Amino acid sequence: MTDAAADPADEPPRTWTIAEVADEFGVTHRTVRHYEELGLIAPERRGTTRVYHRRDRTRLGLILRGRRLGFPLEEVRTIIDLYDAPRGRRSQLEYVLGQIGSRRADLEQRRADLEAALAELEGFERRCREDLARLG
Amino acid sequence: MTDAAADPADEPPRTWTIAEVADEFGVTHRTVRHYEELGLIAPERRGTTRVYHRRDRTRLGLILRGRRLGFPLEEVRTIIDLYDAPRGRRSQLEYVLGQIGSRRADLEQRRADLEAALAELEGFERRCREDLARLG
DNA sequence: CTTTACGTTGACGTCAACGTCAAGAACGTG
DNA sequence: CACGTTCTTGACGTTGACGTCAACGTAAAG
Repeated sequence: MTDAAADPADEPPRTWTIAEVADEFGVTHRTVRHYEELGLIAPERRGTTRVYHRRDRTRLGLILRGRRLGFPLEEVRTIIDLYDAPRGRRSQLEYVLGQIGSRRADLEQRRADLEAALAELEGFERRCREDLARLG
Repeated sequence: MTDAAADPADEPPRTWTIAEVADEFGVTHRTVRHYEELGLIAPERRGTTRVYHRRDRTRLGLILRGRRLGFPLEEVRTIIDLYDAPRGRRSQLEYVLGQIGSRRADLEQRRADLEAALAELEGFERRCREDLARLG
């Protein structure tokens, strides 16, 4: 096991191996490496071995949520990169805000589709339950 | 053009060619044929030519919405086939209701992911706007 | 009656998102 | 220190969702 006990002063922040993050997020190490190949995450290297920090886990969570939502990984990258984009200058901030707008529109379209699908499904369920009731 | 005028009595219900449905839904004819290969739609044949009815257009709409939501086409098929499944007998109805339950759970998971993503994005947008205001 | 437009069936190509070996290197453990 | 476990880098395989091309039929238009 990885030492989870002993938390007195300020120890170095915890890190994870590739097997640990893969397990934790329910994916294979190949998937994690694939995301790295695409530049979605960039774990530290100690010698040749990958070392994952909290930041990497955060990004991995965002990636997998994007995947569950059906976004292609390239699009996922533009989204999460957005959160790290430089925004010190006004022009940069305005660019980021523009991107945010596009992403929001996209997400809201999806939400509309989703609500429509759910509404249909629920209507159908109701009719089925009525039929079932009629069958006594 | 396809004759859109002259609508006096009860003419035969309107039909469409593959080019028309493809155009209308913004996909290629190859895509439409692909969905037919997978058994997602089954247009009538007049000789060798495909003839699309309202039913086919309805299904195509469901397919494309499923696609926008990121569902694999095989899963889309199980969903739209559900709407046509036999439910005359109690056992059939109960099976259908079970399937509906699974689909609903899936959609609601997606909705949760979607709401989370939107909430994050909106929080980020707010912070960006504050930064912009500070830059006066 | 040839042209032009649209339709058809294969069949192979492609791209994304990984899976699946193979063949080592590094590391704790008996 | 040998051994099994976990890590590494290739590199090729696979599946889904089409794109693309060839080769051909058909039907209205000039």
